[in-house]
Amino acid sequence: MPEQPSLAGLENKWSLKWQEAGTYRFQRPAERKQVFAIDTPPPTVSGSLHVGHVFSYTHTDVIARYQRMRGLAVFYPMGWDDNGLPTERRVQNFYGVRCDPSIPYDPNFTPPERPDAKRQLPISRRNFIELCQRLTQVDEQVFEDLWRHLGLSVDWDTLYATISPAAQAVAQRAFLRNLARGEAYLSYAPTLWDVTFGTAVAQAELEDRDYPGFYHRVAFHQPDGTPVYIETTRPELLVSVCALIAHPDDTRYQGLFGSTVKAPLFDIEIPVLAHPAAEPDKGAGIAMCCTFGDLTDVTWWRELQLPTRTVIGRDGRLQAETPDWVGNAAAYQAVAGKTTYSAREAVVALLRESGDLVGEPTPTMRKANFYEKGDKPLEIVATRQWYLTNGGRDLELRAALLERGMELEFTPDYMRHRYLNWVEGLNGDWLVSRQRFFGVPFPIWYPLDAAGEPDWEHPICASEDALPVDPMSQPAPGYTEAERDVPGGFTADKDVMDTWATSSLTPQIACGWGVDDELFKLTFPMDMAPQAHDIIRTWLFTRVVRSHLEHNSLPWKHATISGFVVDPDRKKMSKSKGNVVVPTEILERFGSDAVRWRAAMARPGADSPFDESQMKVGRRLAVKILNASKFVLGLGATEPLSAVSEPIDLSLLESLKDVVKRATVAFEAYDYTTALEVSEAFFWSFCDDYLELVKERAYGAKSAADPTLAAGTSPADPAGASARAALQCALSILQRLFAPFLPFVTEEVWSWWQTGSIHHAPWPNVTEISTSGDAALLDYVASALVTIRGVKSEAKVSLKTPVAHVVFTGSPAALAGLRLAEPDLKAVGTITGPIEYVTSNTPLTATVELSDLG
RNA sequence: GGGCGCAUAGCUCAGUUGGUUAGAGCACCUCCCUUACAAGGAGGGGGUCGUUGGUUCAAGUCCGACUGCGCCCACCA
Repeated sequence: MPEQPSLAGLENKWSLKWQEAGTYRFQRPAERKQVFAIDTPPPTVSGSLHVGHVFSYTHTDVIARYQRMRGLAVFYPMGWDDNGLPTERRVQNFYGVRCDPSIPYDPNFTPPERPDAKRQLPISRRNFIELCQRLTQVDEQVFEDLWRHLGLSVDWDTLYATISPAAQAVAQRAFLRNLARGEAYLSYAPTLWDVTFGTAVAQAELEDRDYPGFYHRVAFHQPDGTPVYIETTRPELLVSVCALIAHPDDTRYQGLFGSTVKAPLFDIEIPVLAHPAAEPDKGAGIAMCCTFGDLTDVTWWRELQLPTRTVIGRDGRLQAETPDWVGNAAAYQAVAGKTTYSAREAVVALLRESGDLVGEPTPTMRKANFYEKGDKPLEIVATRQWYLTNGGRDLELRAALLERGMELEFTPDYMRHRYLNWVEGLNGDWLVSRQRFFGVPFPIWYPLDAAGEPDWEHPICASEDALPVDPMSQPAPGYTEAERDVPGGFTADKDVMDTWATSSLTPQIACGWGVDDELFKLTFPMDMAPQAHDIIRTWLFTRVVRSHLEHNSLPWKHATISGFVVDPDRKKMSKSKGNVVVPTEILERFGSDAVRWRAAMARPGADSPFDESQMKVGRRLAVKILNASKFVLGLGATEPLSAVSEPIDLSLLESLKDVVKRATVAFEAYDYTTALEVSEAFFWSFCDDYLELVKERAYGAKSAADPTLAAGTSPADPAGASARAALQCALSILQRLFAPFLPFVTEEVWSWWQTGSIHHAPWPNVTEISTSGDAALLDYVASALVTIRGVKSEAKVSLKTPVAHVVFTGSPAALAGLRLAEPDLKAVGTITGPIEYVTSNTPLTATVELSDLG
């Protein structure tokens, strides 16, 4: 035990020892029920961690440590989500490169010394992927260091990465099985398309944002020349117009249904049709349906079987050639090849010229769909994509997935609504293919016919035992590399899976699905799925889908949902707002235990404002644990619990039983906050009242005339032994109660007097406390103590000031309690004069007379 | 438009199945160098529990309505 205990350096000291000792290594037990398995969220390593991550990962770790102390083998892996677009984007910016699949691989490639993010150097797909791998390794080391410093008790031997060959094999295997069961399919259909990234995106990745625009009132013309006015914010889509659509009950337009009108400028004849999705009070009440301006257009296009008149390409520009449905080719040349923005300007100019623009465009703020990582509104483009069934189109599957939502336990329970809400609102299957590079390839090739056209209907699948495969570099089964991309040969599916398509399989990846049957049986379905509430619709939902389809079960029993750390104004932290708090600095300043304490004070699911002053409180608790331990352990040799004989000591242990009970009940309900609160409340009164009260008695023989005599060695000191035994019992239990929250300081103080890690010590149990006493006793004494202190404080004198005379008034029970503790009370209250006891039926009061005032 | 959550001290939050005088921490004020702890300790002030109607002997707690804030989803001609 050090002379001057300190928190400094505890993180490094103990994280290193834990690593050396393999303290958190998963030891396979015999049975599933001896395991507690956690599906840790794999952080996106291309992003930076903020204090919100630190909080939510701490929440998980606190539960993990509790379960470990309960004697379970905790399966607590960490993963890195390193595949996907975020990594690509980071690599592009970091190295100043971009992927151009048409460029051949350069084995001697070195990235530019001075990256120019504006003029990115085009490099081959393979060089690009190599850079992704190089950078993620650097990022992952930073993350691991932070997690170790924070004291996460993960088993680093079970680390996985979503781009690793093993994870790729799982993702490909699951996909092939989905395909074989008809749950995965290829479809040519309108898809939400990000023109910046050149990829399709899924419904779950959408975000709506305000987007400034203009309403344009535009005239269409009936055959006799009578105008029909519509309003549109996207006049450039006039070239894609397929119909005008109004509500069937709208009397203004009922006469037009079935007739045709002509679009201005481009000379396109279109029908006027009725559809209930048209809203009479929006715009002119009659809408221009284009392929495709928004998702309502897609509905109309599908349900009214309208022609496909797509002109916006994957690059976000209008196609160069004049479409065959456009009657006026000259007009089209004004927009050909332009971006939607320039095309809009050109069309407006032409409309103004032709007189078909009525009035001036009026500014409006509209909502538009954006890819959550993109900065241009999404277009809708018809493309061929892979889909996975998710209940978006199949009502039976949807009902089954809603049922899974009811089966899953949520903490807090109301978070279930987010899940149900999302599943009920799905409007299509899950689009899993992305036209990107750094991801898991589809294990798929297509035969080429004599004309060199792919046969999309008959994909060639990799065999499961060959996974992972890269169809771009490995030939299709039954073909040679020479037959790649030649008529009669084969071609690779060039897409990669969306990140979520892989991370939806984290339980399978972590638990060794298909590669380690023993592990899988011991860990799957897992126990706990911790995450924040923003990814219920993505990560939580997609894992339920994959597990339901593959295993016909939930992937885990219980989902625990953390809130966000928001800034002091309760705004979500984001880079663009510049209000992100970097965790490393906070951890450095306050220490990991203090930050963890603050994290644990944020209840499950509740957003929590960041406040530095709160960190200090956690630090104070950690210091207090250090000092209280030093005091108790400094009293001398260990006393047996049977030495506790004084009523006041028995009273302490009695109320500690209740604390243990309540903390355990709270933990079982995943309510770590309450577990911490009850333990902490007890600990402070333990230090402030009990410890002060019995201090003199506990010194016992040590404070006697012979200072060489160690405490507890004097046979004539049963009262002192009683105090020391109670203090030691309480200390052991308190250290363990705090261990899940403050792993560093508790390990430190545990090491002063116990063997082995506190993190494998048994969770406190009431049966440990074999004594029994009257819990109320200590309350009476404490309140008497508070009164005496109050009088001294009021008189502005030192607490050492002697008390000449005290009169306690209260119930017989209270007075009896005080009598039992009279020697302790006299010592701590420096009561030198007489004590009187007056029985009454009022609450306990004390009249105190200080000696130097009298 | 649909759903969810929140509203208690200046701030952050507790407040079990309704039951004495509504609690804690931070902040603030006063005091105390006391041999576990001054990066400490002791004491104190501060709230008509968002508004409103109801149920009840009794409402911060239960029910209805309203207001405000936050989040999720949908729509965005």
